[in-house]
Amino acid sequence: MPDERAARRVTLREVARAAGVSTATVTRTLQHSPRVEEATRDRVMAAVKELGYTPNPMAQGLRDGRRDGAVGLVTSGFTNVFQAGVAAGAERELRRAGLQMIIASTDEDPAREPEVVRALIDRRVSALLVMPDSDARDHLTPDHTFGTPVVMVGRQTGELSADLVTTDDDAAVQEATERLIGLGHRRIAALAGRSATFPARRRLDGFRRGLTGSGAVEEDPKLVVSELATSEQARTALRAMLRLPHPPTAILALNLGISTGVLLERLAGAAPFAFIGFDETEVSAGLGISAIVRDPQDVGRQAARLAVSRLAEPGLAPRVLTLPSRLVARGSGEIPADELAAGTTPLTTR
Amino acid sequence: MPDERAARRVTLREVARAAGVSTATVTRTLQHSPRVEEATRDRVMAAVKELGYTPNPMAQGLRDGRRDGAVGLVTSGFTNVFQAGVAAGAERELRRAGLQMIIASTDEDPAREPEVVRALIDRRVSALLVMPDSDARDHLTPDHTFGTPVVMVGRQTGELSADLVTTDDDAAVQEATERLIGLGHRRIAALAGRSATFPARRRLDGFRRGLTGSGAVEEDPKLVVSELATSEQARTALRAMLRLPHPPTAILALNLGISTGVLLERLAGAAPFAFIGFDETEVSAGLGISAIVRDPQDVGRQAARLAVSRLAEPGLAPRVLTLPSRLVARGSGEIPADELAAGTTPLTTR
DNA sequence: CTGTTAGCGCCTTCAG
DNA sequence: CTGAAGGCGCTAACAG
Repeated sequence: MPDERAARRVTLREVARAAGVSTATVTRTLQHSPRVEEATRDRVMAAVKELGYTPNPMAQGLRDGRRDGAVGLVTSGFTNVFQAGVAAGAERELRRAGLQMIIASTDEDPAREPEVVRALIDRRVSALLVMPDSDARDHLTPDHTFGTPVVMVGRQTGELSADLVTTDDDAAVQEATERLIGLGHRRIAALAGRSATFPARRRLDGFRRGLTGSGAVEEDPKLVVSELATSEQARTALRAMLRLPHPPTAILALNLGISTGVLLERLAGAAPFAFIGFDETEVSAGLGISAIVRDPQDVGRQAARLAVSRLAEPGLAPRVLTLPSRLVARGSGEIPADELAAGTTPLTTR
Repeated sequence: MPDERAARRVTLREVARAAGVSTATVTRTLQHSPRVEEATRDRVMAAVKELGYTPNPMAQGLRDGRRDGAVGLVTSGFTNVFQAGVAAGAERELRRAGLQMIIASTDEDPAREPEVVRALIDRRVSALLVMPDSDARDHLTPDHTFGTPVVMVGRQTGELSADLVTTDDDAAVQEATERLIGLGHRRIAALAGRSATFPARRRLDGFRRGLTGSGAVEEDPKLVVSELATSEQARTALRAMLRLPHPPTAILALNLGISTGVLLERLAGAAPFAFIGFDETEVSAGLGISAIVRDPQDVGRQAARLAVSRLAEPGLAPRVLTLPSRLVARGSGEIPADELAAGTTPLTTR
């Protein structure tokens, strides 16, 4: 009967002995060094396969100082569909590069980010991908990261010497706003998340630029609500707005949770309005909800790419990569203002 | 100007020198060994803090053979809401135990599982959490895992000496079926996923037990469809069923993707039917869709617990943990058969 | 109570 | 083309 307890694994030395060579030769063979005779190489490879040898990454890492062979990903939680997508894209790309991904969550608590980053840095991860909620960044300065390459996802880096991947949410929101204005809407509401987060501020900026740029509409403070942390809060805010003397005819939801709240309110039979969401799910897409969408997997992939390239070439200057946020028309956002007046709005599309 | 390139980190020896002691004493201090004089300890701790020392996990890992300080999680993809939840729960629990989580995806391709597991094992992870699609398990035998503790999530282990965490899906589906029968339904349809996956088979089993157990209803092959891989396929299958001479009056969707398809078809104005889904989203819950739900975070947490406990005590016998799947009544599943006949079904709840 | 020593598995000079 | 040797950072005997 095989012993099922912690089996010790084959070491380089054992391979060397089995092949009748020195450990140095085994190493050279494994690294495809040209300075190894054909016959020797064959003997070594045979021994490697025979014994099922795999190098011990910890020994390797110890040897050449840095390099844990894993990249850390800091997220605020996988429950977030966007971040889950980023993680998936990053993992795939890292795997292709022979790296593994250590994932660490702040559990939606921005204050926890420093300790989470710290744990990863202390572990000597090869690089760090950070998808942050907050703007804090003291813990990401070089003297805290010990030179570990950092890629920020979705947030300004300020003077940080880190790479950055973002989506151009502001431009997309601006475009969506202009589109609604073009359809005759004059009372357009924006529902946003916590303004402590960078994306919320950025998207609201886009909204305001869309309004002022048009010249035709000026902002009504009653139609802009932020600090919406749950879909339930979004529903409540929306209901209140729709009861205003001059209710909005179009709603812009600036994140997925809020979009969900608006969607539910809409399906529950709220007064009709044009609606553009942000990010989407299979259900919202299937229901014909227009939305500003991004490709989370691609964001993750690109972030991983940046990290990998910096691993290979540490001297690179910080890079910024801006990926598209696109407005996808599915019906709910293309309802002209006058149709609403006429009361012919379908609640859902077929 | 600070050098932003790979800063070498403080080592144990440097701390020892700064504190005027030997490295052994520093180690002892750090491990809270009682055999250290108060004054010495203070000096050491001061030096540690002063220099910002953190142990190098790779050196530690190398020293005591096994132990990478990280647990691997094999998933088929985070896009899967359930698996994302499991990952979140596991990560939190592992973090509490001072472990990190390396996540590796098979990208929905069961055939890839062996290589993914292999990469993790070769990395010498401390333990492995596996959420598999398929039944394959050759790659999880002790001679492939070298004694690394394995916890399976959601699948039978067969004779494998691994721990297991599952939810009792079959019982819940059986209960749901009986509930529908109790409401007068006699034509109940079940839509299931790929029968190559264990959960799909298990849930169908529950359905059949529910039917036969009642004695009142016998299975109609036309009302059981499996191999549904996308929500779109589910919609198509559902549409076909509703066009049968004797269409079903109740639908059981046996996974989230299928539930989504049924939900969309329902919202698009399909003929009315009682509906119970499996797993849920904020939207489906908000729309009053009854469903069999599980607590993915708890599943992850328990799996992590098992792994951690086995790390502490490797000799334990394999354990099986069955967590509940509960039927949550939200309206869509509580429609009596005769109400349908009367044509009074609301499409959504208010 | 504390210091010395050896070695975990690997890679990289430096010799031959 | 190949071997010998040292050391990455840490900890666990083994002295003292």
